[in-house]
This record gives sequence, C-alpha cells and structure tokens, in this order.
Amino acid sequence: MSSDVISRYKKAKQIIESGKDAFVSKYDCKNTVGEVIELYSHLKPGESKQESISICGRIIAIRKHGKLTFADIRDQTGDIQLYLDKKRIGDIYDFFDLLDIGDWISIEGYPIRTARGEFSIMVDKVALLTKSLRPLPEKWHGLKDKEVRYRYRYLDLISNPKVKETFTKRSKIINLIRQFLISEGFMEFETPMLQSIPGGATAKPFKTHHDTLDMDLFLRIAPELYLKRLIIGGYEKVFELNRNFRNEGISYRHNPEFTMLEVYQAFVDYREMMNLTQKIILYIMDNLVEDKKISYLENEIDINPPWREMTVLNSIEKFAGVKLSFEMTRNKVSKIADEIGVNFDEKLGVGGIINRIFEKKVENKIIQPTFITDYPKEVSPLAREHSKNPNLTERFELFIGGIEIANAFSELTDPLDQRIRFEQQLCTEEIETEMDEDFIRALEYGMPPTGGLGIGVDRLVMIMTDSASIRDVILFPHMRSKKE
RNA sequence: GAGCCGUUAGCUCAGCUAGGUAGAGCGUCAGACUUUUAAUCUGAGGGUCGCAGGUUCGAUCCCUGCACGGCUCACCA
Repeated sequence: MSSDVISRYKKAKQIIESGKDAFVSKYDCKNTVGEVIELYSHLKPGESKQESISICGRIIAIRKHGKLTFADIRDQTGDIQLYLDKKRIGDIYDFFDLLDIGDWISIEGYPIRTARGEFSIMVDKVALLTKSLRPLPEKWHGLKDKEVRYRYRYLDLISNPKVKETFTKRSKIINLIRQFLISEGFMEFETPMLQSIPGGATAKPFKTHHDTLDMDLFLRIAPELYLKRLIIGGYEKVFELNRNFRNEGISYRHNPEFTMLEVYQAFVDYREMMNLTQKIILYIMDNLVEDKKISYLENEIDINPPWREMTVLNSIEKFAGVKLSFEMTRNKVSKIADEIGVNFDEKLGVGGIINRIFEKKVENKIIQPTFITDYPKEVSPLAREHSKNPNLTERFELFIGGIEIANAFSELTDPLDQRIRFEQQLCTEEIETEMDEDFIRALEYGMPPTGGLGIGVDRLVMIMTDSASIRDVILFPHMRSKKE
C-alpha cells in the first residue's frame, strides 16, 4: 500500500474516532455550483453578499496559507473556490486539515469575491460526506495511460475534462435522436437481444445457451428482422436504438458491442430514408454546435446540405482511378482488382469484388458527407432489387470522415425473392447459420413497401466529438482481465 | 491472427547506447506562511524497475518466454 493511501486511512480513522461519519448517507444541498456562480458572480472584488448557501462537491485542489486556506470543489455543474479563515471558523478550520483532494464534502457559507478577484464561498461550516482513500491522478499532467483510462474510466472522467465533454455529448446525441424520431411520429420498440437464428447482417455472433429451454441462443448482430415483423404487424414508423454484438475483430471503428439505430417506415423507399438520415444528423448538429462545420482529426467537415451523392462505380472511378461495370466478366473484374492490389475471397462474384474494391480503395477517402448509392445485389441480401438494373439494389450508405455512418435500403418485401437471397447467402457464408423460415413466413403474410435505415451511433459520436477511436466514445471498452 | 512499440514512485516522465541494486516534477508526510489559484519556502518519506527464466561475479539495462496495453495490418457488407 502506498504512503498516500496509508495516510488517508489514518485520517479516516481519526475522523471516525472523533465521532464523525466518513461515509454519510445523505445531505440536502440547497445550491449547485453553477447556480451560485450565476446568482452571485456579479460581485466586485472585495464585495460579499450575506446570503447563506450550501453546496456539495468533491475537493479538487487545496492551497494552504497558514491560517488561511483556499480550496476548489467541483460538482456536476462546475468548479468554485472555497475560502476558509481560521480566525472565523476555528475548529472547523482544523477539521478541514484532515481532508484530502478527492473527498466529497458539503459546505455552508456566503458568496464573496476576493480582493484578488476570484469568486469564492466564504466557508462557515464543513461536513465530510465521503472520505476518498486513494489519491486521484495528479492534476497538471492528468491521466494519460490509455490502459488505466479505459480500465478505470471514472478516473479518466475526473482527470480529463475533454473526456467528460465527449461522453456528455454522447448522452445528448442519443437523447436528441430519440426526441427527433418520436416528434416525427416514430415509436421505439425493444426486440430480442437473444435470438435463435442471428440475422439482419452478416457477422459472427456471440453464442450462449439457455438452460431451461436447453437451446443455443445468439446475441443479436442486428434487430432488423424483428423490426420488420413489427411493420408486418401494422406499425408504420418504428425504431430501436440499442446494442448489437458482433464476435469479430476490434479496430478503431469496431467494438464487439456497439450501439445501432435502426428505423423502418412503411410506404417509403430508400430515397426517403436518405432525407431522414440527413434530417436526423442536422437535428443533432443544430442542437449541439453553432454552425454546421466540424473538424474531424485533420479534416474540416461541412455538414451543410446538400450532401454529395455518388454511385459505387463512380466513386471507384474517382478515388481508385479504375472504370468498372457490373456487366464486365468476373475474370476482367478480378484482374483489375489484382492490378490495384485488392485481394478478395474466391467465392465472390462480380458484385462482391466491386464492393471489396470500394471498401478497400474508396471508403476511407470520403471525408465530406456523401451518399453512396447503387450497391451490388450480391452484398445486399435484404434490399430490394433496383428498378433499373437487376445487378443493383435500392440502397445507400452514408460516409463522413472516411467512416461508414449509415446504411439504408428499400426493403425487400417479396418472400420468394427473399428465400432465394437467403439460399445464395447460405452457400457463400462461412458462418454456420440456417434459413430463417420464421421470417420468410412473416413476409408471406405481407410486408408493405418499407424503407429501412441503420446508423452506427458510436461512429456518429466519433465524428461529432473529434474522436479517433471508437473506444474513446464507449465508456467501458472491453479489456482482457488483469490480475492485480 | 501478424508486425512494430511500450510497461520504472500515487500521476507525468528521465535513466538503459558503457551491466555495478534508481532519478526529476507534481502529489504525500513534517514545519513556516492571512489573498492563493500548477501558491511559495525548508526538510523527509516513498520503488519486487510488468512477471518468470537464462547469460554474468553482478541484470531495470543483454537474451528467451509469458502477461497486459497501444498503434498498424488482417478479419469484419
């Protein structure tokens, strides 16, 4: 045990032995720091106001000057300086000597602006609410060790104001998405996280087992197939904003559990989903930032509409410099892929290879908000075939800052076509799965024309908080367990 | 899964190229101090140098393995 911790335990013991509680159950604070600053910060240097206020907060700095002590405390609304004068408060002053940075306290006093101009509380009473037994990271350099920051995120939140800002923003973004969709007449539903056939995307699922039913279950990789059942059931505007789980690689934009928004609306197509995507993001921007320009990593991003729109093929031509078409032979396309150094699975057809080229050569180059359209049917098993080209689907993805943010399509409502697509998928898929007969059955009862949209919420938060890694927008990213 | 890098005091970091059992700043502890805000001044304490082996008279330093982490790649519609 370090000397810092020993010294804090000693102080706690001393406090308890003096008959005080070191971990009290409650305290009714009259004021918050933010409130007090708002009400009284107009005071001029040397002025005070004889009005009693009480605040609860954590001590974040102490500056002792003999018979005078300055300390800073923080609550959720801000920081404020305490001014303690031994001559005024005697025993209470001595008690404060036993307190450390990190302790939670309540104080009573009155507002004053010091001669030096710092707005403060002249303290009359101090009570300890919770004794902190471990020293917080040093304030000047903060906490930098990424392992410690991720493992003990609460320390990160205390030490690094920017981190706290990021997660505050995240909370607001989630709230704004719900607010917007509900105001547009959508209803939020919760569909199964435990699924017997993991569907709605192609990804390796986490597997688990239900003992009573004695059946294997999978954590969902997407809610899609259940939300569509709600459309079949007669709800016309639905969404779900919650976690998905994919048992795959971890990267700056992949986390095994991540937050996804899925929206479905009856009687509209992917074009309307495009409008909706733009409206959701602009609504968030309007409520979070002053103008519609954000900087992400090294780039300035202009969110002002209209956003660029480009087909998969055009974007490949622009960013990879090769001209492709879906009418080319597989041989020709695979040769071009080889030439530009894109490797691919041998099972892929023309559409699959083109999609692979897009992913490898184009995606991360699309910085400004851009809708990419005309995705190959081969890689879109749940999307409706394009009305003008049987090789394509009515689908788009939105890219911002080189990251895929959204994916949407006119949903495939034809159960016969859906069965064929699933069968094709089962042939090429390496992941062991089976035909989702129950979903086909649901389609057979009739799904109205429907537009569907998925937004990767973590990624959207990354863009809006200038975060380079998804781990910087997920509070408690997964880590291997470490024996202390 | 692969490659590269990292792990030294509570925190942020030096030290290792020359192998001889470790340093700084902040924090902590003791003392001084009635206007500080990275307070200041004086003094003190604080380390299994990630873990385990190997080489060596001697290893924080060189070698091997392991653990954990970071970054990049691979995987991933």
